[in-house]
Amino acid sequence: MGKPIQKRTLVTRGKLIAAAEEIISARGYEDMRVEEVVQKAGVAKGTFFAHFPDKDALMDLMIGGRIDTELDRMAQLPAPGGVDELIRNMTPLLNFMTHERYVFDVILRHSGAAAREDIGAIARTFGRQIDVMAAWLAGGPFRKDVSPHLLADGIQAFAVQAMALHFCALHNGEPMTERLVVYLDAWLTPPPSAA
Amino acid sequence: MGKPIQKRTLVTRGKLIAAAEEIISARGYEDMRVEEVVQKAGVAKGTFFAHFPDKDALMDLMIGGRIDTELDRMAQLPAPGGVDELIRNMTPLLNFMTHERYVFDVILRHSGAAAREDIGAIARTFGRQIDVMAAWLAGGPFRKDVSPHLLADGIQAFAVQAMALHFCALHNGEPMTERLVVYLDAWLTPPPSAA
Amino acid sequence: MGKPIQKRTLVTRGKLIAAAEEIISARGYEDMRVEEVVQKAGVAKGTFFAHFPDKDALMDLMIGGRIDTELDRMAQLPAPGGVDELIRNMTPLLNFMTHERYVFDVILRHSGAAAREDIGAIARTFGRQIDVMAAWLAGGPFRKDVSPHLLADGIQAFAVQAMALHFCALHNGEPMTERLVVYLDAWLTPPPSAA
Amino acid sequence: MGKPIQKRTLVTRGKLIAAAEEIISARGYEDMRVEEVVQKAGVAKGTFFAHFPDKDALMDLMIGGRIDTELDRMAQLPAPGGVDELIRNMTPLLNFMTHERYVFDVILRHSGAAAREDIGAIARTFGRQIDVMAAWLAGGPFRKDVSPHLLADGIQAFAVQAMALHFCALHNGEPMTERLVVYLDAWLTPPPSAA
DNA sequence: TATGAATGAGCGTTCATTCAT
DNA sequence: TATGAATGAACGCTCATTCAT
Repeated sequence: MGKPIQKRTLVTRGKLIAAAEEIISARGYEDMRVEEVVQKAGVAKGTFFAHFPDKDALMDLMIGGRIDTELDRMAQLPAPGGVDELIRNMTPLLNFMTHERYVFDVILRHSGAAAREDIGAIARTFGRQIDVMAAWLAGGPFRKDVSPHLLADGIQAFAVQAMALHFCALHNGEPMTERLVVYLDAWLTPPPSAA
Repeated sequence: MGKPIQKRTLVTRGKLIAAAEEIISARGYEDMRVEEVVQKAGVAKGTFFAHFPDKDALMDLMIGGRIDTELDRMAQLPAPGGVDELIRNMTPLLNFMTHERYVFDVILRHSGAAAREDIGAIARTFGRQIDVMAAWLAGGPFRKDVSPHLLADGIQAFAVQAMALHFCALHNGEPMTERLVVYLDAWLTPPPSAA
Repeated sequence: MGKPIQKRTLVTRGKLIAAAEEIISARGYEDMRVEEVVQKAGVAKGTFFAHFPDKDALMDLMIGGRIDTELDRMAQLPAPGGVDELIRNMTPLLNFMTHERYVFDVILRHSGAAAREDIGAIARTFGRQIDVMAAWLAGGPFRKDVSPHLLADGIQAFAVQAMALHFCALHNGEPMTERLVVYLDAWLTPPPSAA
Repeated sequence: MGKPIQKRTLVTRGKLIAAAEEIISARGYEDMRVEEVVQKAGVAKGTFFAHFPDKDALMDLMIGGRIDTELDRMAQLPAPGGVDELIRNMTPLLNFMTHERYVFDVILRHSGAAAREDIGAIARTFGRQIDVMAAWLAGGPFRKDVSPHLLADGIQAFAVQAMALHFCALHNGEPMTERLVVYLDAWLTPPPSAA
């Protein structure tokens, strides 16, 4: 019923996204301006808002896209043999998420997405993240008394916590991943057979 | 050294805070405008910024104050005898933190800080939260292979996760506390093999 | 010469007009949007402009049509026996013209035109209005020292004035027709000395 | 109670108006852009909207001011000795009102001002116009069977009619004032003593 | 004729923050 | 301390009209 999307539509959308990408890689996410995007894309401002409800929607798409790329890469990796390797595998993703305070804020804001079925791109990546992790955990030397899915949920929770601390003045000293090691050792390590 | 705080200062500050409280209880945190606060307080816009470095500082104070009230209450409670009771004890706090999306966002942005000077009121509550929890955990039927402090860190991480999902349309079904039960059972329960 | 109008053309045109009518009676003239008209008519945006040079043309048609209906009715009436009756005869027309500020504005902008080709529908009604009035005036107890046509011109001028004041807050008290009575008494009544 | 207006406020307002005047005299009313006004005035855009609710409000002021200037001049003139002189006296005003289609439209739209007490500058000039005219008519060789005020009302009505016809393609031939002569002869001339 | 994505110029808005008085 | 006018940089929006298909 929804009429088929025309090729022209996709072309224009592509131009907008390409323009945004260029700007972002040149000056970062925070400094992306709608005005500049449409200029670079060679389309009218009205066209932008015909494709995206607002600037935030494009931002969501751009950041979500980047996260998806990382997840694609992660999904290829063999299951990690321990916490250290697991964190090493996650590191590029964590680095991306924290490389700009603005990006982390956007991610946080979109992670618990706006209600309704228009779940944004970022919110969807959170689901994928869990899936990728759960796959890793299933076969590895990790806790087995709870489901891999639950373990993955926890990894996410601890990762967010570690990233949040990364932006806290009090914790600038210790690197994010080190903090995560402590958390995940406690969370993922199989219980000592004898206390 | 610290110049003596004049009475006038405190009076004005009080008027500003009272005005903010009125507005917040009438229309919520998100819709508080500096303009309206000063109007209701009967002072000029500039006066606001003579008392608070920025709007965020007042916001931080208002939300932080409210959280502190909850923590005061929680600190009085006897150590919970299990996960269920622990969560029951936390519930009013969690409810406050999630009763407005905006409030949760502000809290998240300030999260991840432990006590020290010049840290905002909200950040300080996170430190207190850890302390309150750690005290609870020390004597209870909880995991002992890691420090109570680390356990408390984890509770915080899982609570944030549960609250974030609360705002996500994909997870609107299950109530927040139920999700938290699952998380904390897995996190706090002494490993089965050690039982 | 004039190419034969195809049936399809008329059908589409009819659908557009019907849609416009529906929208207008639901929400008034001012809020009619081309977008909505074509949606309701089930045709594409471009089709609209294949049938009407611009939105104004449709507007002109809709309002002009409505005025024509009133004029048809007025033309049937016997010549009024005095100013009061004359105004009574005009009242439905005046009411339509002033029931929406937007409508009055459109009419004003198109006003001042007498009949001829390629003049819009509203402009043409002004010509008709003059004719109807002039016919009424010819035989009645009205001033005879100037032509009925000129008298009719004046009625129009005074009617516009009365309607404009109707929209002016300064004159909200007195009803439009009362104002018009005063004007037309002075304009149409045979000069006293000539009585 | 309304706090006294500060000098700075008036200065800024003056700068905005001066800038608008410059632009208008350079390129006309229609081409006045808010952006350009604030640039030329050397103030921020936000400042503009702190002084005027919208562009239209400034427009109203500019056009209303210009009309007031004409009315000031007209108020100085001795009462005209007949219709011809009366129209000659009005001509600069009529010329201003019709020198730009855009200006005439604005005037029409504001003449029957937006409801409420914020009667615009233009709407107020309509009142003045009546007063100036009425003063002229009181002593001259004009109809005496109705009040000068009513006569003035009529002049206004006929003037608007004449101006409207001026913009009508069908009436481009005859000059506006000639049309007005006919109208006003019929409206103002004392009734022939013997018909 | 019909389609519908694209156009486009400028208005109005936002509101925390600054700064001269 | 107190005042409140001024700042400012985008964003979002409007929506009739055009034009390539």
